[in-house]
Amino acid sequence: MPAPDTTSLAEALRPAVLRLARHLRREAQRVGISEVDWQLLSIIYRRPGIGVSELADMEMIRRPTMSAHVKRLEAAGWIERQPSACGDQRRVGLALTAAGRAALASIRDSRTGWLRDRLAALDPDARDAIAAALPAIAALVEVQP
Amino acid sequence: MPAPDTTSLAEALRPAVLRLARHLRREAQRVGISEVDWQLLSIIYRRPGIGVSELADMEMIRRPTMSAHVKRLEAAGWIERQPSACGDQRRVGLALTAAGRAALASIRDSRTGWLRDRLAALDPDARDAIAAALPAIAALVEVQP
DNA sequence: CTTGCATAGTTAGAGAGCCTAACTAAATAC
DNA sequence: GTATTTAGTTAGGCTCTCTAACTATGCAAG
Repeated sequence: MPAPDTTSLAEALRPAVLRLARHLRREAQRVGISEVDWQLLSIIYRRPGIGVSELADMEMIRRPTMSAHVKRLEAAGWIERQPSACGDQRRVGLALTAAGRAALASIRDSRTGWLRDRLAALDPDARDAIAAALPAIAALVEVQP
Repeated sequence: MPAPDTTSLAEALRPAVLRLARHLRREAQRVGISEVDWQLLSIIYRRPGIGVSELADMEMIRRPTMSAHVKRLEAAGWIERQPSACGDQRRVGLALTAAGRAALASIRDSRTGWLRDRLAALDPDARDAIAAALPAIAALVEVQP
């Protein structure tokens, strides 16, 4: 292939990504909400009435896993299950509670955080390189046949 | 684009990284050895006699966590503790066993894997973008004040 | 309308991976 | 010779993820 050796690229990318993920998790714990929870609250905020399976598909996580997340968020009082809008009794419609909206807003403020500071500390060139690579990184995990 | 907003860059990078990490972990499980274990075996192979604390520092995880990893790798028969080379009775010197070397070799072969295929499926430009961003991503998690 | 399959979601059980707090034991410093 | 530092372990807990097996609803075809 004309491209750089994909094997070595993979071998270099793998540890870098996992190490960064480790730090992000640590940081999230410091802030008090996990990345997954934050992400889910954001999605439910944007798409009230969404169901468990749809969420699972969006995040590419198995349904029982997502079911547990939803249960936890509900127990925390951040989301609630509404009767299915479309009449399908199997589906649940998820929506933020007032507390959930408040949590989302307050977290958004307090979430400036570690990653932003680290990014800000980089050379502008390095930051641009990351920005340029983001679509490609996202494409790696895109669903496909 | 000269100085992309670091906050939005952080908000975009975070989910991308965590999602990719999720996939990598899943894939590692399919292959039969976790990324952490593979990484540790590689490091110990390159630096026999290394200690638990050094490993923990290199991977930027806490010592008890690393202690547990080491214990597990030892139980699997992949590494062994040698009497400290330098006479310091507190330190352990870790080294691969014959089985560990064999495992490393066999895994290296069977590890062509998901990530490499995904990278290979990208446009060359996208791959180049990731390669260009790698140093910056690594720098994000570099130790420093 | 019943039989049978598909879909939405849950429960149960497991395992990886990370953490902090508190400990032992050896080295070092005063 | 006590006091501090360093290497490593133990204990206990949390989060995130998975698979397998289940319930209950919807739907379609005979």
